[in-house]
Amino acid sequence: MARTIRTRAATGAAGSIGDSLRIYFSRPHPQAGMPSMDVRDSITDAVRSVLADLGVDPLPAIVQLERPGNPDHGDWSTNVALASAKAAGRNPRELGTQLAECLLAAPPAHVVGVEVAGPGFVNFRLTDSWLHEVLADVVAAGVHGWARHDDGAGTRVIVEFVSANPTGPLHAGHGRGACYGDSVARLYDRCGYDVVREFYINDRGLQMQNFAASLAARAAGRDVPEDGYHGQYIADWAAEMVAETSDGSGGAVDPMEWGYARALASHRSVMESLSIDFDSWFSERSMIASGAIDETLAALRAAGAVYEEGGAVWLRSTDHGDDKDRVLVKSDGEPTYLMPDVAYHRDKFGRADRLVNVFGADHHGYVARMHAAMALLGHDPAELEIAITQLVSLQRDGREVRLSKRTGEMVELAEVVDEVGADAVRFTYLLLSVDSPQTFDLDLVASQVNENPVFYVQYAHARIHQIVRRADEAGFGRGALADVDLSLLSHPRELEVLRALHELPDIVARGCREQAPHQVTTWVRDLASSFHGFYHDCRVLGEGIEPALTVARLWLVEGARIGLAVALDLLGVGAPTEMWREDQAGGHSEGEGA
RNA sequence: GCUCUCGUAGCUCAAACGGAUAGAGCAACAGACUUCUAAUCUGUAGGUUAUAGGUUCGAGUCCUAUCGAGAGCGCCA
Repeated sequence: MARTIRTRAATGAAGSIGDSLRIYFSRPHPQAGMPSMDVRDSITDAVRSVLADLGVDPLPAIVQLERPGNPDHGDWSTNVALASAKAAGRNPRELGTQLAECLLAAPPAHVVGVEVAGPGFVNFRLTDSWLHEVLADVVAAGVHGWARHDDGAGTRVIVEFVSANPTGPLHAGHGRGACYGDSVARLYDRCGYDVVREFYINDRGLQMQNFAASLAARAAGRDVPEDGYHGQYIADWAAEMVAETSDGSGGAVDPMEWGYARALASHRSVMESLSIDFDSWFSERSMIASGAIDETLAALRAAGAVYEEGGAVWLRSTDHGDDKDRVLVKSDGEPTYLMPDVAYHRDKFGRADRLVNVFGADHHGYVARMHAAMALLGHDPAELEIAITQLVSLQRDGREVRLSKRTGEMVELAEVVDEVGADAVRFTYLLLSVDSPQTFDLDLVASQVNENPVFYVQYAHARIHQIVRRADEAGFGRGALADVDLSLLSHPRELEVLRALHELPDIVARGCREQAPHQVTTWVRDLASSFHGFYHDCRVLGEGIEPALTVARLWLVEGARIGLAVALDLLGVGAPTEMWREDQAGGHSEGEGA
């Protein structure tokens, strides 16, 4: 029995996050100032310096600091004694002991204990003040600045994804690549890269002719040709086409051009419904007009990268790791699908320093030849990164639904979005690593909308806004951060939220490096969990709560809000300010922003 | 047959460079609403990380083999 859900929020759109907040409280004005040094840097610096004093040579290139899972092992831990013992010719446990003694003699900021444990781990115990400093950094950076990096400054990257043929609507399988690609682009953006989201349109070739023939046949009341497209949408679109032509203009319509425009409009519409905004729609045809294809072939010839055999032109892709050489131009003079694709990637390299392609698993065989082609054109194949998303299988009524435009049966992405909502669709697609195949059970997702983890996370955000609204009504302001005693935040629940916030910059950097937005999903679920725990155990407002504590907790809440907003934005999921179930009395509708 | 991606709790999945006792959610069981929203929280139970070797202080992670799953192997796109 599905309960419907009503969510009041500005949904999805990048940049919308936070806009609605101004309704409830004045913007924070934390003291301007440099963010404090990350506690890990001060510790690793101290470790390096002590190691040098102890005569360890060579010094390890990196001093790895990690948060132990076991609280008995302290707040931070390093394996540097284990890692460098061999090279230094030392016993790891003894080296660790010396390291710990020296560090304790002159401890880095916040450090109150250093112990050696196990085979030679060095564990650091810190005062909670390091976490209070994290909170100050978070609120000073705000939604815009927290977990933002500049590693990519000056590097242009083109993320190409979806790129489905304009021969029919996008199906549910495309949704995964779409949400993934967009989120990867958001990660690049947050890491300082100059990002372009691009959709490559295969708008010429055999499949377009088959598509046109299918539309024409249906429009004329004939059966679709054997090698045509058989989906129901062909009949629907053909009817639309007929309706338009009989509408007075009387002019004959070219089914290919009409269908092309129809399909593209369909693509744009569903992408928009998911808040995916392509910067560029790149047409294959445009490369014929521009001569880019001929130029590319000439460049390959000049590089000695092609040869002729049997009347066809072959690419020497085996020179760079491919299984076999590939035909670029068939013996009848027609280019294969590969030819324009190579030209397209050559074009992209003219516009960017780094290319990211998102392919479905059914195209993984394509990777080797594309890399080979780029190498033959003189590019570094490593600058073309190809992310493979494993396939999505759809289930409805307990059986698998084939996702093929050629067969009649398919589930359109637009249907899925209508059924479960854009936020749930995006979150669901981004829930797991794209290395795992995903089963999207439509009945399950539709019936369990309430259990979808997206609402768990969004609810945390909504709760925050209700707290702030109540605080506002009660006349509580956060005041200036400098006047607040953050050391009052000492409850385990409070510290847990702060620890989670500290992780976000790492998660963003790693998620970008590994093109793994699901790490953001995992993190934000964890933050939401910490926040719900805090909410349950630590009241912000009420009798018996010292005003100073209320204010400190309001700042903690603000920090959590920033973390949730940043992560949800990276996922392209809306951050609602309130959520009410159908069966609840409903909230306060006054004061709602536009 | 060859290539690629995978195999973790009953189910769906996490697990940064190789790190200490492999974590969540769902499902099951037992609890918590006079409270800033219970769409929440707490507890219990659940594991030979497919199998067998190897590398080393240390392996879910790296190497080899086997078994199993998916995908790809066209002068189609």
